[in-house]
Amino acid sequence: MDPIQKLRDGLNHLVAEALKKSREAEMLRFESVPEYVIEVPRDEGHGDFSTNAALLLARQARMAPRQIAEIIKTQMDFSLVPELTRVEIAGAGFINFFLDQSWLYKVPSLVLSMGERYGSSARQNKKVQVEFVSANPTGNLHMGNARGGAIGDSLANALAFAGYEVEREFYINDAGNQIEIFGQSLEARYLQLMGAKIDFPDEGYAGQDVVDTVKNIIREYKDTLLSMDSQARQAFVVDYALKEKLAYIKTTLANFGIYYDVWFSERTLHESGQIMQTIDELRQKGYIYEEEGALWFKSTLFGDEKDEVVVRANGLPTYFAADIAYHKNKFERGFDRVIDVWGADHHGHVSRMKGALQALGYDPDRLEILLMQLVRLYRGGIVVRMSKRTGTTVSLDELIEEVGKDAARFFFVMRSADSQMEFDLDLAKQKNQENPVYYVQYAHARIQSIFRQARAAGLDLKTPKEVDYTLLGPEELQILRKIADFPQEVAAAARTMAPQRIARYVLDLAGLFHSFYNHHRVLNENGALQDARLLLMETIRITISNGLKIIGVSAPDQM
RNA sequence: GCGCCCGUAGCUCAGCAGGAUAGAGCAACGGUUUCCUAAACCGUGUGCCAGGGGUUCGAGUCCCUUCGGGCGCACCA
Repeated sequence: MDPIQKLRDGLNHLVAEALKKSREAEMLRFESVPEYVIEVPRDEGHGDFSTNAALLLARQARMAPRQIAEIIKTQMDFSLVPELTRVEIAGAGFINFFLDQSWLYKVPSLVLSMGERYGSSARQNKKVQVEFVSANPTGNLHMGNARGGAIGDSLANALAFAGYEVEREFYINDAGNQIEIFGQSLEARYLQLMGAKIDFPDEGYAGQDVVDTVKNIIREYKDTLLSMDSQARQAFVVDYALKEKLAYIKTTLANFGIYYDVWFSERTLHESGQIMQTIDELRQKGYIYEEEGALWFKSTLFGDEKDEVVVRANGLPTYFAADIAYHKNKFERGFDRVIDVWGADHHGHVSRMKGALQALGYDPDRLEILLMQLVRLYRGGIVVRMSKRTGTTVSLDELIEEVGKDAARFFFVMRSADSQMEFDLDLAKQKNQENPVYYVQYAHARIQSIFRQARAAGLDLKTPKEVDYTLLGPEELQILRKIADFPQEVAAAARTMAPQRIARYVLDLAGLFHSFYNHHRVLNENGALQDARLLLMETIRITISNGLKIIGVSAPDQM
């Protein structure tokens, strides 16, 4: 059993018991026990742990929070938590717990015994699906896809660490209107390159990558497509292009450290009839009406601004119709939670998607949509404009080429999804401590360097039981305190869908390490102190490595 | 016009489930250092948390409103 968790549970129990006794003795009056928390205060002077129970009771008990805290304190049974040395009432009515510092001595043994699993929580028996990137297979991956990839994958990692059973999914938009246009564009380019004088479709994909794909087709199939009828030719080129683009997407995302469990094809929803079945279901439930030859979903019933077309007058379902069927399909697969990571330009889609789920009888809160704002790239202090037309856009593969996978992922995850971010390409490439990725990775490499030295000197890492922890000073204990909090931090990142917290955490921990390193020696200290510090180093190393793993950044042994 | 997100130090951003004196990195300024386990270290913040109003014992955090920036409001996806 995790001794740190046991300690937290113990304090929780202690407070619960004290509340119960206070109520029974009629010292405090309240109906329901508030949802107080046992948390680590920001300021070390406020104890090892703290609770806001008294503050939350103020209203119900009709008493000043500090007075409530005093009463709770008198009813506490200290023997429930042997490490507890002192309880203080402070501030507006916080109850602060001071522990014997020996509780921190249990941290290294816990971290070493859990190893790569340190920071993870017990299984929750809940399935969650994270769908992210889902880029159109008609072009290159752009910065929006890159940010979505970094955030989605890290969130999935955090959820897995927090005890969820996680599935990653990529939705392939390989059907519908845009694929029609894609086919027309490819065909037009083919015919043009074969010498025909024909116009390029107005709404077509004018990018260079379409031309490149067509050149590949020509290299392989020469003029054999000329003899086909247009329909067959379009089907052929689309098929070829989708295969090529998907291979590109798969490879690029793999280079970005992202691997999916499921690649879900939109086309299968069309071909299996699931889309029309879903619309029928909605129709039977009274949420569909016909107007001007099209079928509309009454999304205004669910707070949307206007109703939405699901089947066009030409009989073809819209993207929205496919998306409803897709999300129905997701829930039929038994996920407790479904998370979509979308670009902010899709936010208008959120309320009607949830509305459609509600109409189908699903709890719309089981679908959580993480919206992320735009990314602006900077190079040399000026914005790198993104324009699909001119081809000056930086694609994900180019970004990885330029700054590397680790820097790219760290930078994207470092910022919270709901604010626009600036990506400084120059900073991401720097190999010094100003670069946050470098700073964290370097902490790991530095520790490994210490171990290389230690091994060269014939030193072995002692087991946690063999080490004298009383030799550790305040800085070392502060580091252990930080490390003890890692599982809570991972859980919070998963709960609030905020992987940037992990990036922040590893930066903080690396900072504590570097500062310690600059003031103290690990090797060449007297034997017992050296042993204790080596063990501390390994504890830090494992935690940084696990944190970096969640955000998809490597933990190098040397740099 | 309507809707969503954002507005925190000179810059880039944190701020965890309303809670304790609002933080970090960079830049700036001042000082120390050139030891080796790797390219130094220590210190210094004067912020109307965009403005205003409200809820609360308590608001950067919640509600209303004004201003500013971004995005969206197709029988596109």
